[in-house]
Amino acid sequence: MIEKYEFWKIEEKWQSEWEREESFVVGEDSPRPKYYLLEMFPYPSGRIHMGHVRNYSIGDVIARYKRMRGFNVLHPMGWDAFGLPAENAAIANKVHPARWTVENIDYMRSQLKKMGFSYDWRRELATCDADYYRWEQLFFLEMLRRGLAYKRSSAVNWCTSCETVLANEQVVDGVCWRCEQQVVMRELPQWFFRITDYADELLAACDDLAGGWPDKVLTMQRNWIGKSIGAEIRFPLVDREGDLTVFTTRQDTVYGATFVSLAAEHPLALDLAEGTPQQQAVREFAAQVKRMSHSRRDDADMEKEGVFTGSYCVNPFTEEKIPIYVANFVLMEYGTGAVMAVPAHDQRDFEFARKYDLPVRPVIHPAGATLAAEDMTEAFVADGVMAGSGPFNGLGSAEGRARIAASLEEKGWGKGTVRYRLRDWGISRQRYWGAPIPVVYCDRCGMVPVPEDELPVRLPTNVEFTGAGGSPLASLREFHETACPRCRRPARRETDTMDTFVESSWYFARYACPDEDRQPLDRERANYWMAVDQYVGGVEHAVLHLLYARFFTRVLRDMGWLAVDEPFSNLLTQGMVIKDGAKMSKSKNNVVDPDELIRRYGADTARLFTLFAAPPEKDLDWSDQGVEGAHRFLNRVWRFAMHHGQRLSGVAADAGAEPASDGFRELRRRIHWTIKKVTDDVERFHFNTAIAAVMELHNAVNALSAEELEPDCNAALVKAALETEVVLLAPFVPHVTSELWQRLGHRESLADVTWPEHSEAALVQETRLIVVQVNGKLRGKISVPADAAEEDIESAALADPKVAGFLDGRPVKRVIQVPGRLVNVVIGG
RNA sequence: GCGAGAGUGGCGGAACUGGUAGACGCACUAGAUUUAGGAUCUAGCGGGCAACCGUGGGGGUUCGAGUCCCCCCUCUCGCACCA
Repeated sequence: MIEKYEFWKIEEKWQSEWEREESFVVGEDSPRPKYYLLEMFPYPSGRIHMGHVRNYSIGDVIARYKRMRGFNVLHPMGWDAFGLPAENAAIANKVHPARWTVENIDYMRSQLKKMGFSYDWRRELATCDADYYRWEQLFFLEMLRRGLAYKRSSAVNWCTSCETVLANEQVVDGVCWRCEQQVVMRELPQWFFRITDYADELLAACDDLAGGWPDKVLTMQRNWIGKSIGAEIRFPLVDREGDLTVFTTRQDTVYGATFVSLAAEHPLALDLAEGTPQQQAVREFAAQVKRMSHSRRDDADMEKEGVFTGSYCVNPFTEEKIPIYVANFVLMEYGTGAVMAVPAHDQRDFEFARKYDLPVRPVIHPAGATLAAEDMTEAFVADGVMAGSGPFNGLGSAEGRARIAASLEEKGWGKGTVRYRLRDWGISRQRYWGAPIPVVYCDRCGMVPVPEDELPVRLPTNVEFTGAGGSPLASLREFHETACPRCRRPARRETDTMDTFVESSWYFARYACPDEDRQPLDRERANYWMAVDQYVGGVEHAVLHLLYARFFTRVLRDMGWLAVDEPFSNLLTQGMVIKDGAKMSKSKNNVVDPDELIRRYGADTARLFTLFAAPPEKDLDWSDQGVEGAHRFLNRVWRFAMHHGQRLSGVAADAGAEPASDGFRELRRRIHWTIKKVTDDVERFHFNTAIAAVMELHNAVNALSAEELEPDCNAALVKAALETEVVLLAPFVPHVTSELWQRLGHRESLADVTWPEHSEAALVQETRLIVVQVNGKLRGKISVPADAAEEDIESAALADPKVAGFLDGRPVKRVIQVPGRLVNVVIGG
């Protein structure tokens, strides 16, 4: 009687074994090449969900595989531990965020351990520890010195009920996601990181990441940075001093500019209307536009409206006096907040011009055609040939843009310029549970950085959570009342904390040396491990986290802490976990609890199913029956290995053994084919097909008949098949395979076994199956010696009775052969 | 609207550079075992009685198309007044 597959015992045994032996603790002194595998660290929300199980199972396969391939693998785990949910929990449940967070971490750590992931737990870190964020405060001070951190007033989403700033994504349909109160725009002083200084480098380096990162993510990053090459043109004002500067990418259309549009927030908008009959109308219109939230204004379907300011400016190229409007679709944040309107060649301007009866003047014609304003039903936005443009007539748009930019500089009317959509990163949060920004405000000295030897600025713990809104730090006197580091007079501490994306912008480097207590990073160790060779995580961070991390890595490089430009050489973005057609979520009531899954089937089954059901980058459709199937497979492997393992206990595996029959030759070929297939598939992250290949091997061995399994008949080969199956499955289901490996008589830990290599010679077949087609349709199959000549294969194909029946005596026009695979006989009629 | 990706059995999904479509798993059917259920094992499993037809639809290239080209439809994701 064979022992049952008692996964709960096996999994607990090996988890304690790995912990006791510190199997996955790594150092920097290995002769092996380094490999840094990282999964995005979790927010300690309470318990892990299936998305984590999937993310970390994928990562663990790669980590364990690379280890078996002879790499010195760094595979760390930690906690993205600052953030708003902890504060909400504090308000709702009267638990301190610190306690809530620590308890969650403890529980989630135990869950991850139950999954058997191969982490070096010695390197675990939590970003809410002062030992972590103190170094972030140090970076902040250095950035302040370098002008990379600065404070300015800016318009932000503000919830009047929660009394806090909301990120754009926390504003849903113009109202607060939490209390559904109307969100207003408000000017507030905010801290920023000057990410725009790195815009060009971040954009250019996207090309270097191609191949290692999904195109989709790179496209999103490029779009987000949004580089546009164009020009700034000054339009002198009529009847008063000064001018309006516009930004355009279509300076080739400047002769067609028949008015200028301003954003409602433009400093001159109200000014220009002052004293004109339009004054009242402009005031009302601007106020109305400003009242609208960002999300409302971002709606492209919104009707384009505007109002005349009563003032004019001059198009320097045509010397024509043109009206200035305030328009609701012009954004202050982009360009200069003023645009030259060319109705003939911009769809928005076209609609606006038709609505307010402004002139449409085509100055770019499609090749071989001439546009007439009165015939146009939409703007002609493509490049073409310039006309009505004085000395530039006849030029193509591209050349025209270059010539006009040059002309602008020559005449002093403007200049060619480059703009980015990317804006500086606002990192101020009016919240408690985050890293304090280490500056002090003194009436006499102004803003004073906290001296480095006074770091960390610790987050106080004796805080009340009333839910009344506003940061608790702002009302905690013992925190914000301090002495000015410079003049020692009473001063006020900054009460804003940093965006939690700052912590996740450098944690990957800190894993290299989490115990370093004199400086943020031990350069030697950080340089040894960085960059991350493979990063695995959800695509939802395609822009935010990944862009911030790329920026911060460059900042740390420029400050001398890191030697790399890019933090993540390769990126794998996994799909979502779907059940009943929707993403798993509490609100959809379709969540599967990992604890329950582990309890019923074990971690190996959970891992196997998530890896087998879909390739990593695609969404995974959850199926309870699929889980059963994965579990059944492990049971089959267990019973099979236990049965034959006992029977063949004295036999040494030999995958190179000379086969005793054709059947064994085929088995040997199968073993080597499977090694090759699984290796190739794991290398390209096709875990589902890798697992399928092992299943095929299992089915093949299982199909051997009783007499073929006699101990004296190629037992070494059968044993090799068995062991190959166990070794190839090791990265996917480490517990059950470790147990079987041990029971097959091995003392060496399976995690340290060298990954097998296939033998090309063993793949060679003595006979080959050739597919025979007649006119491209499958008509027969023949078996020929592997070294048969083409003529012999052709005659064998023609002689095949099935094939001959289709030939029906008609003349053969042509015969096409794909060596070793296929013969296609082409006949007429 | 723009950009990217995807449409293959009842389901999840295979098919490297054009060359046996549906690997592997799930579900299902029949049988064996079992007091029964579960588990396990064996066989079958795209459609059609057949010739044949089948990879969203329609054209095309080719000896041969899921794979390449053109047009169209649907879905998913991202961006979206960016001047």
